[in-house]
Amino acid sequence: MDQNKIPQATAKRLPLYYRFLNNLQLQGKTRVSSKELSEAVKVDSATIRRDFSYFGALGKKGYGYNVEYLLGFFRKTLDQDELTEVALIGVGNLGTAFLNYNFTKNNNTKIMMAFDADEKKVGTEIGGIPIYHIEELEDKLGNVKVAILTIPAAEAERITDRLVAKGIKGILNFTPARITVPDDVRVHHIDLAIELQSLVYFLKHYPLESDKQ
Amino acid sequence: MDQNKIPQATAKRLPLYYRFLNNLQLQGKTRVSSKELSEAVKVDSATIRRDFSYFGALGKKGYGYNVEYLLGFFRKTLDQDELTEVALIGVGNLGTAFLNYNFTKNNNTKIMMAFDADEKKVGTEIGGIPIYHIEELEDKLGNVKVAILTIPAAEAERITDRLVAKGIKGILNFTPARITVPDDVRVHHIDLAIELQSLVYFLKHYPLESDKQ
DNA sequence: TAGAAGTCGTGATTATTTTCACAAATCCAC
DNA sequence: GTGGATTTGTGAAAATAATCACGACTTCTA
Repeated sequence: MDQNKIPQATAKRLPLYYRFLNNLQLQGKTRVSSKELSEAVKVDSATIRRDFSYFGALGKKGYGYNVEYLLGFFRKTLDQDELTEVALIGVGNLGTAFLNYNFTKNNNTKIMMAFDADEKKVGTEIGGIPIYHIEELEDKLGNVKVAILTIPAAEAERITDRLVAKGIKGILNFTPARITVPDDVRVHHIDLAIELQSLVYFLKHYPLESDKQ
Repeated sequence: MDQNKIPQATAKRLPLYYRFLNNLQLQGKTRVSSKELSEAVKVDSATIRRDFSYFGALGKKGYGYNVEYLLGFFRKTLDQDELTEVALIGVGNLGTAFLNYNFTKNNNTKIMMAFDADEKKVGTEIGGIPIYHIEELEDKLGNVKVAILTIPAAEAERITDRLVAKGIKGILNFTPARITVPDDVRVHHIDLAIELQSLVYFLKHYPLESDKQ
Protein backbone atom coordinates (compact mmCIF):
# COMPACT_ATOMS: atom_id res chain seq x y z
CA MET A 1 0.00 0.00 0.00
CA ASP A 2 2.97 2.31 0.43
CA GLN A 3 3.22 4.03 -2.93
CA ASN A 4 -0.20 4.00 -4.42
CA LYS A 5 0.42 7.48 -5.72
CA ILE A 6 2.35 5.87 -8.54
CA PRO A 7 0.30 5.79 -11.75
CA GLN A 8 -0.77 2.39 -12.91
CA ALA A 9 0.80 2.98 -16.30
CA THR A 10 4.10 3.54 -14.55
CA ALA A 11 3.73 0.50 -12.34
CA LYS A 12 3.20 -1.70 -15.40
CA ARG A 13 6.49 -0.56 -16.83
CA LEU A 14 8.58 -1.16 -13.73
CA PRO A 15 9.27 -4.85 -14.35
CA LEU A 16 10.35 -3.96 -17.87
CA TYR A 17 12.81 -1.37 -16.64
CA TYR A 18 14.09 -3.77 -14.07
CA ARG A 19 14.85 -6.45 -16.60
CA PHE A 20 16.70 -4.15 -18.94
CA LEU A 21 18.72 -2.65 -16.14
CA ASN A 22 19.67 -6.15 -15.19
CA ASN A 23 20.84 -6.81 -18.72
CA LEU A 24 22.88 -3.63 -18.70
CA GLN A 25 24.60 -4.64 -15.51
CA LEU A 26 25.41 -8.07 -16.91
CA GLN A 27 26.95 -6.28 -19.87
CA GLY A 28 29.13 -4.40 -17.42
CA LYS A 29 27.61 -0.98 -17.99
CA THR A 30 27.79 1.32 -15.01
CA ARG A 31 25.76 4.26 -16.26
CA VAL A 32 22.78 4.78 -18.52
CA SER A 33 20.82 7.78 -19.73
CA SER A 34 17.08 7.93 -20.18
CA LYS A 35 17.76 8.22 -23.89
CA GLU A 36 19.67 4.98 -24.09
CA LEU A 37 17.13 3.17 -21.97
CA SER A 38 14.42 4.59 -24.16
CA GLU A 39 15.90 2.96 -27.23
CA ALA A 40 16.19 -0.36 -25.48
CA VAL A 41 12.71 -0.59 -23.99
CA LYS A 42 10.90 1.46 -26.65
CA VAL A 43 9.40 3.92 -24.21
CA ASP A 44 9.77 7.67 -24.69
CA SER A 45 12.66 9.07 -22.68
CA ALA A 46 10.54 11.77 -21.05
CA THR A 47 8.16 9.07 -19.91
CA ILE A 48 11.05 7.15 -18.39
CA ARG A 49 12.33 10.18 -16.53
CA ARG A 50 8.83 10.93 -15.30
CA ASP A 51 8.36 7.33 -14.20
CA PHE A 52 11.60 7.34 -12.27
CA SER A 53 10.83 10.70 -10.73
CA TYR A 54 7.86 9.27 -8.84
CA PHE A 55 10.44 7.53 -6.70
CA GLY A 56 12.51 10.65 -6.13
CA ALA A 57 15.65 11.94 -7.76
CA LEU A 58 17.45 8.79 -8.80
CA GLY A 59 19.72 10.24 -11.45
CA LYS A 60 22.30 12.93 -11.84
CA LYS A 61 22.04 15.82 -14.25
CA GLY A 62 24.57 15.65 -17.05
CA TYR A 63 25.42 12.08 -16.13
CA GLY A 64 22.34 9.89 -16.23
CA TYR A 65 21.59 7.04 -13.89
CA ASN A 66 23.97 4.75 -12.11
CA VAL A 67 22.93 1.27 -13.15
CA GLU A 68 23.81 -0.44 -9.91
CA TYR A 69 22.09 2.15 -7.76
CA LEU A 70 18.98 2.16 -9.90
CA LEU A 71 18.89 -1.61 -9.95
CA GLY A 72 19.23 -1.80 -6.20
CA PHE A 73 16.47 0.69 -5.84
CA PHE A 74 14.10 -1.19 -8.11
CA ARG A 75 15.00 -4.45 -6.47
CA LYS A 76 13.63 -3.09 -3.24
CA THR A 77 10.66 -1.39 -4.86
CA LEU A 78 9.65 -4.50 -6.74
CA ASP A 79 10.29 -6.68 -3.70
CA GLN A 80 12.73 -8.71 -5.69
CA ASP A 81 14.15 -10.22 -2.57
CA GLU A 82 10.85 -11.57 -1.43
CA LEU A 83 9.65 -14.63 -3.30
CA THR A 84 5.99 -14.81 -4.31
CA GLU A 85 4.69 -18.32 -4.68
CA VAL A 86 2.43 -19.09 -7.58
CA ALA A 87 0.21 -22.02 -8.57
CA LEU A 88 -0.47 -22.96 -12.15
CA ILE A 89 -3.83 -24.45 -13.07
CA GLY A 90 -3.98 -26.41 -16.30
CA VAL A 91 -0.95 -28.15 -17.75
CA GLY A 92 -1.71 -27.93 -21.48
CA ASN A 93 0.70 -26.46 -23.98
CA LEU A 94 0.39 -23.00 -22.56
CA GLY A 95 0.72 -24.20 -18.98
CA THR A 96 3.74 -26.27 -19.92
CA ALA A 97 5.35 -23.22 -21.48
CA PHE A 98 5.10 -21.52 -18.10
CA LEU A 99 6.49 -24.48 -16.24
CA ASN A 100 9.52 -24.61 -18.50
CA TYR A 101 10.09 -20.90 -18.22
CA ASN A 102 12.48 -20.29 -15.38
CA PHE A 103 10.78 -17.31 -13.83
CA THR A 104 12.81 -17.33 -10.69
CA LYS A 105 15.95 -16.50 -12.58
CA ASN A 106 15.10 -12.84 -13.08
CA ASN A 107 12.04 -12.71 -10.98
CA ASN A 108 10.56 -12.62 -7.57
CA THR A 109 8.00 -15.26 -8.48
CA LYS A 110 8.14 -19.01 -8.47
CA ILE A 111 5.60 -21.54 -9.63
CA MET A 112 5.48 -23.99 -6.75
CA MET A 113 2.92 -26.45 -8.03
CA ALA A 114 0.66 -27.23 -10.95
CA PHE A 115 -2.75 -28.88 -11.22
CA ASP A 116 -4.41 -30.79 -14.01
CA ALA A 117 -7.31 -33.18 -14.50
CA ASP A 118 -5.34 -35.56 -16.71
CA GLU A 119 -4.32 -38.65 -14.73
CA LYS A 120 -1.38 -39.21 -17.05
CA LYS A 121 0.14 -35.91 -16.03
CA VAL A 122 -0.64 -36.16 -12.32
CA GLY A 123 2.33 -37.34 -10.31
CA THR A 124 4.88 -36.20 -12.86
CA GLU A 125 7.02 -33.08 -12.84
CA ILE A 126 7.79 -30.45 -15.45
CA GLY A 127 10.73 -28.15 -14.95
CA GLY A 128 10.99 -29.52 -11.42
CA ILE A 129 7.45 -28.50 -10.54
CA PRO A 130 5.09 -31.22 -9.28
CA ILE A 131 1.72 -31.74 -10.94
CA TYR A 132 -1.19 -32.61 -8.69
CA HIS A 133 -4.72 -33.62 -9.54
CA ILE A 134 -7.14 -30.76 -9.74
CA GLU A 135 -9.22 -32.40 -7.03
CA GLU A 136 -6.32 -31.94 -4.66
CA LEU A 137 -6.45 -28.19 -5.15
CA GLU A 138 -7.76 -27.36 -1.70
CA ASP A 139 -5.36 -29.77 -0.01
CA LYS A 140 -2.18 -28.69 -1.71
CA LEU A 141 -2.62 -24.97 -2.29
CA GLY A 142 -1.49 -23.98 1.17
CA ASN A 143 -0.75 -20.31 1.48
CA VAL A 144 -0.27 -19.55 -2.21
CA LYS A 145 -1.99 -16.28 -3.14
CA VAL A 146 -1.42 -16.05 -6.89
CA ALA A 147 -2.63 -18.39 -9.62
CA ILE A 148 -2.11 -18.66 -13.36
CA LEU A 149 -5.17 -19.98 -15.15
CA THR A 150 -4.42 -21.93 -18.32
CA ILE A 151 -7.48 -24.15 -18.54
CA PRO A 152 -10.40 -24.39 -20.97
CA ALA A 153 -12.77 -21.45 -20.75
CA ALA A 154 -15.69 -23.64 -19.77
CA GLU A 155 -14.04 -24.50 -16.47
CA ALA A 156 -12.68 -21.07 -15.68
CA GLU A 157 -15.45 -19.83 -13.44
CA ARG A 158 -15.82 -23.04 -11.46
CA ILE A 159 -12.09 -23.27 -10.76
CA THR A 160 -11.91 -19.56 -10.01
CA ASP A 161 -14.55 -19.91 -7.35
CA ARG A 162 -12.56 -22.67 -5.72
CA LEU A 163 -9.37 -20.65 -5.87
CA VAL A 164 -11.05 -17.62 -4.36
CA ALA A 165 -12.62 -19.71 -1.62
CA LYS A 166 -9.14 -20.94 -0.77
CA GLY A 167 -7.81 -17.41 -0.44
CA ILE A 168 -6.21 -16.65 -3.81
CA LYS A 169 -5.86 -12.87 -4.28
CA GLY A 170 -4.40 -12.57 -7.76
CA ILE A 171 -5.23 -14.42 -10.96
CA LEU A 172 -3.48 -14.23 -14.30
CA ASN A 173 -6.29 -15.40 -16.55
CA PHE A 174 -5.36 -16.80 -19.93
CA THR A 175 -8.80 -18.19 -20.66
CA PRO A 176 -11.18 -16.27 -22.91
CA ALA A 177 -13.73 -16.31 -20.09
CA ARG A 178 -14.28 -13.10 -18.13
CA ILE A 179 -14.32 -14.44 -14.61
CA THR A 180 -16.26 -12.99 -11.70
CA VAL A 181 -14.46 -12.46 -8.42
CA PRO A 182 -14.94 -10.50 -5.18
CA ASP A 183 -13.63 -6.94 -4.95
CA ASP A 184 -10.48 -7.91 -3.13
CA VAL A 185 -9.24 -10.27 -5.81
CA ARG A 186 -7.29 -8.87 -8.71
CA VAL A 187 -7.56 -10.42 -12.15
CA HIS A 188 -5.40 -9.62 -15.13
CA HIS A 189 -6.74 -10.96 -18.39
CA ILE A 190 -4.48 -12.01 -21.22
CA ASP A 191 -6.56 -13.14 -24.11
CA LEU A 192 -4.41 -14.52 -26.89
CA ALA A 193 -7.11 -14.61 -29.54
CA ILE A 194 -8.06 -11.03 -28.80
CA GLU A 195 -4.47 -9.87 -28.93
CA LEU A 196 -4.16 -11.31 -32.39
CA GLN A 197 -7.47 -9.91 -33.58
CA SER A 198 -6.68 -6.55 -32.14
CA LEU A 199 -3.30 -6.45 -33.89
CA VAL A 200 -5.01 -7.26 -37.18
CA TYR A 201 -7.62 -4.57 -36.62
CA PHE A 202 -4.95 -1.96 -35.94
CA LEU A 203 -3.06 -2.99 -39.03
CA LYS A 204 -6.08 -2.53 -41.21
CA HIS A 205 -7.54 0.62 -39.74
CA TYR A 206 -4.74 2.67 -38.30
CA PRO A 207 -2.11 4.87 -39.93
CA LEU A 208 1.13 3.15 -40.61
CA GLU A 209 3.34 4.69 -37.97
CA SER A 210 4.22 5.33 -34.35
CA ASP A 211 2.12 4.22 -31.35
CA LYS A 212 3.24 0.60 -31.37
CA GLN A 213 1.59 0.13 -28.03
CA MET B 1 -7.69 3.81 -42.63
CA ASP B 2 -11.44 4.46 -42.63
CA GLN B 3 -12.21 5.00 -38.96
CA ASN B 4 -9.09 6.24 -37.36
CA LYS B 5 -11.16 8.56 -35.28
CA ILE B 6 -11.92 5.60 -33.05
CA PRO B 7 -9.86 5.72 -29.85
CA GLN B 8 -7.29 3.01 -29.51
CA ALA B 9 -8.71 1.96 -26.18
CA THR B 10 -12.03 1.35 -27.89
CA ALA B 11 -10.44 -0.55 -30.76
CA LYS B 12 -8.80 -2.93 -28.32
CA ARG B 13 -12.15 -3.82 -26.84
CA LEU B 14 -13.94 -4.51 -30.10
CA PRO B 15 -12.84 -8.14 -30.46
CA LEU B 16 -13.97 -8.74 -26.90
CA TYR B 17 -17.40 -7.34 -27.57
CA TYR B 18 -17.63 -9.35 -30.73
CA ARG B 19 -16.93 -12.60 -29.00
CA PHE B 20 -19.46 -12.04 -26.26
CA LEU B 21 -22.12 -10.98 -28.70
CA ASN B 22 -21.44 -14.17 -30.55
CA ASN B 23 -21.96 -16.14 -27.37
CA LEU B 24 -25.21 -14.33 -26.70
CA GLN B 25 -26.49 -15.18 -30.12
CA LEU B 26 -25.58 -18.84 -29.68
CA GLN B 27 -27.57 -18.74 -26.46
CA GLY B 28 -30.51 -17.50 -28.49
CA LYS B 29 -30.67 -14.03 -26.98
CA THR B 30 -32.05 -11.39 -29.30
CA ARG B 31 -31.49 -8.26 -27.24
CA VAL B 32 -28.94 -7.05 -24.75
CA SER B 33 -28.44 -3.88 -22.73
CA SER B 34 -25.13 -2.18 -22.06
CA LYS B 35 -25.64 -3.15 -18.44
CA GLU B 36 -25.89 -6.86 -19.18
CA LEU B 37 -22.96 -6.74 -21.54
CA SER B 38 -21.02 -4.84 -18.91
CA GLU B 39 -21.43 -7.66 -16.43
CA ALA B 40 -20.30 -10.21 -18.99
CA VAL B 41 -17.20 -8.46 -20.28
CA LYS B 42 -16.34 -6.55 -17.10
CA VAL B 43 -16.26 -3.16 -18.76
CA ASP B 44 -18.24 -0.23 -17.37
CA SER B 45 -21.58 0.17 -19.13
CA ALA B 46 -21.00 3.84 -19.90
CA THR B 47 -17.76 2.89 -21.56
CA ILE B 48 -19.56 0.32 -23.66
CA ARG B 49 -22.18 2.82 -24.77
CA ARG B 50 -19.48 5.33 -25.56
CA ASP B 51 -17.53 2.74 -27.52
CA PHE B 52 -20.56 1.77 -29.55
CA SER B 53 -21.49 5.38 -30.15
CA TYR B 54 -18.33 5.95 -32.19
CA PHE B 55 -19.98 3.83 -34.84
CA GLY B 56 -23.25 5.71 -34.71
CA ALA B 57 -26.52 5.00 -32.94
CA LEU B 58 -26.63 1.23 -32.84
CA GLY B 59 -29.12 0.80 -30.04
CA LYS B 60 -32.61 1.84 -29.14
CA LYS B 61 -33.50 3.83 -26.06
CA GLY B 62 -35.52 1.86 -23.56
CA TYR B 63 -34.71 -1.36 -25.38
CA GLY B 64 -31.00 -1.87 -25.65
CA TYR B 65 -29.19 -3.41 -28.59
CA ASN B 66 -30.39 -6.00 -31.04
CA VAL B 67 -27.84 -8.79 -30.84
CA GLU B 68 -28.06 -9.84 -34.45
CA TYR B 69 -27.84 -6.32 -35.78
CA LEU B 70 -24.91 -5.44 -33.55
CA LEU B 71 -23.14 -8.64 -34.43
CA GLY B 72 -23.60 -8.04 -38.14
CA PHE B 73 -22.29 -4.56 -37.70
CA PHE B 74 -19.18 -5.66 -35.83
CA ARG B 75 -18.60 -8.45 -38.28
CA LYS B 76 -18.21 -5.88 -40.99
CA THR B 77 -16.24 -3.48 -38.83
CA LEU B 78 -13.80 -6.15 -37.73
CA ASP B 79 -13.57 -7.54 -41.24
CA GLN B 80 -14.69 -10.89 -39.95
CA ASP B 81 -15.46 -12.06 -43.45
CA GLU B 82 -11.96 -11.42 -44.67
CA LEU B 83 -9.37 -13.94 -43.56
CA THR B 84 -5.99 -12.66 -42.41
CA GLU B 85 -3.19 -15.15 -42.86
CA VAL B 86 -0.64 -15.49 -40.10
CA ALA B 87 2.72 -17.21 -39.75
CA LEU B 88 3.99 -18.59 -36.48
CA ILE B 89 7.70 -18.53 -35.76
CA GLY B 90 8.93 -20.94 -33.12
CA VAL B 91 7.15 -24.20 -32.32
CA GLY B 92 7.96 -24.57 -28.65
CA ASN B 93 5.30 -25.05 -25.99
CA LEU B 94 3.88 -21.61 -26.48
CA GLY B 95 3.93 -21.89 -30.25
CA THR B 96 2.26 -25.28 -30.06
CA ALA B 97 -0.46 -23.80 -27.88
CA PHE B 98 -1.25 -21.40 -30.70
CA LEU B 99 -1.23 -24.10 -33.34
CA ASN B 100 -3.72 -26.17 -31.37
CA TYR B 101 -5.92 -23.21 -30.72
CA ASN B 102 -8.48 -23.06 -33.49
CA PHE B 103 -8.45 -19.35 -34.12
CA THR B 104 -10.43 -19.51 -37.28
CA LYS B 105 -13.48 -20.74 -35.43
CA ASN B 106 -14.41 -17.35 -34.01
CA ASN B 107 -11.87 -15.31 -35.81
CA ASN B 108 -10.81 -13.70 -38.98
CA THR B 109 -7.28 -14.99 -38.61
CA LYS B 110 -5.70 -18.26 -39.58
CA ILE B 111 -2.21 -19.54 -38.93
CA MET B 112 -1.15 -20.86 -42.32
CA MET B 113 2.34 -22.10 -41.55
CA ALA B 114 4.87 -22.46 -38.77
CA PHE B 115 8.66 -22.36 -38.70
CA ASP B 116 11.20 -23.93 -36.39
CA ALA B 117 14.89 -24.73 -36.35
CA ASP B 118 14.37 -28.22 -34.93
CA GLU B 119 14.78 -30.85 -37.67
CA LYS B 120 12.58 -33.25 -35.75
CA LYS B 121 9.65 -30.87 -36.00
CA VAL B 122 10.21 -29.81 -39.59
CA GLY B 123 8.00 -31.67 -42.01
CA THR B 124 5.36 -32.51 -39.41
CA GLU B 125 2.04 -30.82 -38.78
CA ILE B 126 0.33 -29.59 -35.66
CA GLY B 127 -3.36 -28.86 -35.76
CA GLY B 128 -3.20 -29.28 -39.51
CA ILE B 129 -0.58 -26.56 -39.89
CA PRO B 130 2.67 -27.47 -41.65
CA ILE B 131 6.01 -26.80 -39.99
CA TYR B 132 8.85 -25.63 -42.19
CA HIS B 133 12.49 -25.09 -41.40
CA ILE B 134 13.33 -21.56 -40.35
CA GLU B 135 15.77 -21.33 -43.24
CA GLU B 136 12.82 -21.71 -45.61
CA LEU B 137 11.25 -18.56 -44.19
CA GLU B 138 11.83 -16.40 -47.25
CA ASP B 139 10.69 -19.13 -49.62
CA LYS B 140 7.48 -20.10 -47.90
CA LEU B 141 6.19 -16.88 -46.38
CA GLY B 142 4.53 -15.69 -49.56
CA ASN B 143 2.16 -12.83 -48.97
CA VAL B 144 1.62 -13.31 -45.26
CA LYS B 145 1.69 -9.97 -43.45
CA VAL B 146 1.34 -10.96 -39.79
CA ALA B 147 3.64 -13.08 -37.65
CA ILE B 148 3.54 -14.48 -34.15
CA LEU B 149 6.96 -14.64 -32.55
CA THR B 150 7.40 -17.43 -30.02
CA ILE B 151 11.14 -17.98 -30.17
CA PRO B 152 13.98 -17.45 -27.70
CA ALA B 153 14.74 -13.79 -27.02
CA ALA B 154 18.27 -14.08 -28.35
CA GLU B 155 16.98 -14.74 -31.85
CA ALA B 156 14.16 -12.24 -31.86
CA GLU B 157 15.91 -9.35 -33.54
CA ARG B 158 17.57 -11.42 -36.24
CA ILE B 159 14.35 -13.18 -37.20
CA THR B 160 12.43 -9.92 -37.00
CA ASP B 161 14.78 -8.33 -39.51
CA ARG B 162 14.17 -11.20 -41.89
CA LEU B 163 10.42 -10.98 -41.43
CA VAL B 164 10.42 -7.26 -42.04
CA ALA B 165 12.62 -7.63 -45.12
CA LYS B 166 10.03 -10.07 -46.45
CA GLY B 167 7.21 -7.59 -45.97
CA ILE B 168 5.66 -8.49 -42.62
CA LYS B 169 3.64 -5.55 -41.25
CA GLY B 170 2.41 -6.83 -37.90
CA ILE B 171 4.21 -8.82 -35.22
CA LEU B 172 2.79 -10.30 -32.05
CA ASN B 173 5.95 -10.56 -30.00
CA PHE B 174 5.98 -13.02 -27.12
CA THR B 175 9.70 -12.82 -26.55
CA PRO B 176 11.08 -10.65 -23.77
CA ALA B 177 13.18 -8.81 -26.35
CA ARG B 178 12.08 -5.34 -27.42
CA ILE B 179 12.52 -5.58 -31.14
CA THR B 180 13.40 -2.73 -33.47
CA VAL B 181 11.35 -2.30 -36.63
CA PRO B 182 10.68 0.41 -39.23
CA ASP B 183 7.87 2.90 -38.66
CA ASP B 184 5.40 1.09 -40.85
CA VAL B 185 5.55 -2.17 -38.92
CA ARG B 186 3.35 -2.60 -35.89
CA VAL B 187 4.52 -4.65 -32.92
CA HIS B 188 2.41 -5.70 -29.97
CA HIS B 189 4.42 -7.03 -27.07
CA ILE B 190 3.07 -9.67 -24.74
CA ASP B 191 5.60 -10.42 -22.10
CA LEU B 192 4.51 -13.26 -19.89
CA ALA B 193 7.11 -12.77 -17.19
CA ILE B 194 6.28 -9.09 -16.95
CA GLU B 195 2.57 -9.76 -16.76
CA LEU B 196 3.15 -12.00 -13.80
CA GLN B 197 5.52 -9.58 -12.09
CA SER B 198 3.19 -6.73 -12.71
CA LEU B 199 0.26 -8.61 -11.19
CA VAL B 200 2.35 -9.33 -8.11
CA TYR B 201 3.39 -5.69 -7.83
CA PHE B 202 -0.21 -4.53 -8.01
CA LEU B 203 -1.23 -7.05 -5.40
CA LYS B 204 1.36 -5.78 -2.98
CA HIS B 205 1.11 -2.07 -3.54
CA TYR B 206 -2.39 -1.23 -4.61
CA PRO B 207 -5.62 -0.96 -2.66
CA LEU B 208 -7.68 -4.08 -2.64
CA GLU B 209 -10.48 -3.12 -4.95
CA SER B 210 -11.71 -2.08 -8.37
CA ASP B 211 -9.50 -1.27 -11.39
CA LYS B 212 -8.81 -4.90 -12.37
CA GLN B 213 -7.08 -3.79 -15.52
C1' DT C 1 39.70 26.91 -15.01
C1' DA C 2 36.47 27.92 -18.65
C1' DG C 3 33.36 26.77 -21.86
C1' DA C 4 30.74 23.32 -24.39
C1' DA C 5 27.99 19.33 -24.25
C1' DG C 6 25.04 16.29 -21.88
C1' DT C 7 21.21 15.01 -18.95
C1' DC C 8 17.98 15.18 -15.28
C1' DG C 9 13.67 16.69 -12.97
C1' DT C 10 9.57 18.92 -13.55
C1' DG C 11 6.03 22.83 -14.50
C1' DA C 12 2.97 23.28 -17.96
C1' DT C 13 0.51 21.60 -21.74
C1' DT C 14 -1.77 18.44 -24.48
C1' DA C 15 -3.85 14.08 -25.43
C1' DT C 16 -6.50 10.28 -24.22
C1' DT C 17 -9.77 7.74 -21.62
C1' DT C 18 -13.23 7.13 -18.25
C1' DT C 19 -17.13 8.40 -15.76
C1' DC C 20 -21.18 11.12 -14.41
C1' DA C 21 -25.65 12.32 -15.09
C1' DC C 22 -29.63 13.35 -17.57
C1' DA C 23 -32.84 14.50 -21.62
C1' DA C 24 -34.99 11.96 -25.03
C1' DA C 25 -36.89 8.02 -26.79
C1' DT C 26 -38.90 3.62 -26.29
C1' DC C 27 -41.00 -0.18 -24.15
C1' DC C 28 -44.43 -2.58 -21.56
C1' DA C 29 -48.24 -3.66 -18.36
C1' DC C 30 -52.76 -2.92 -17.62
C1' DG D 1 -53.97 4.70 -24.57
C1' DT D 2 -51.44 6.13 -20.24
C1' DG D 3 -47.82 6.26 -17.13
C1' DG D 4 -44.00 4.25 -14.92
C1' DA D 5 -39.76 1.79 -15.90
C1' DT D 6 -35.87 1.27 -19.04
C1' DT D 7 -32.06 2.40 -21.56
C1' DT D 8 -29.63 4.90 -24.98
C1' DG D 9 -26.49 8.63 -26.59
C1' DT D 10 -23.81 12.30 -25.26
C1' DG D 11 -22.33 17.00 -23.23
C1' DA D 12 -19.53 18.00 -19.63
C1' DA D 13 -16.38 16.91 -16.06
C1' DA D 14 -12.86 14.27 -14.08
C1' DA D 15 -9.10 11.22 -14.18
C1' DT D 16 -5.15 9.47 -16.17
C1' DA D 17 -1.19 9.53 -19.10
C1' DA D 18 2.13 11.32 -22.42
C1' DT D 19 4.84 14.93 -24.13
C1' DC D 20 7.13 19.40 -24.52
C1' DA D 21 10.60 22.34 -23.24
C1' DC D 22 13.78 24.38 -20.34
C1' DG D 23 16.42 25.73 -16.01
C1' DA D 24 19.80 23.74 -13.27
C1' DC D 25 23.49 21.15 -12.57
C1' DT D 26 27.30 17.81 -13.97
C1' DT D 27 30.67 16.15 -16.73
C1' DC D 28 34.20 16.46 -20.00
C1' DT D 29 37.87 18.56 -22.79
C1' DA D 30 41.66 21.22 -23.24
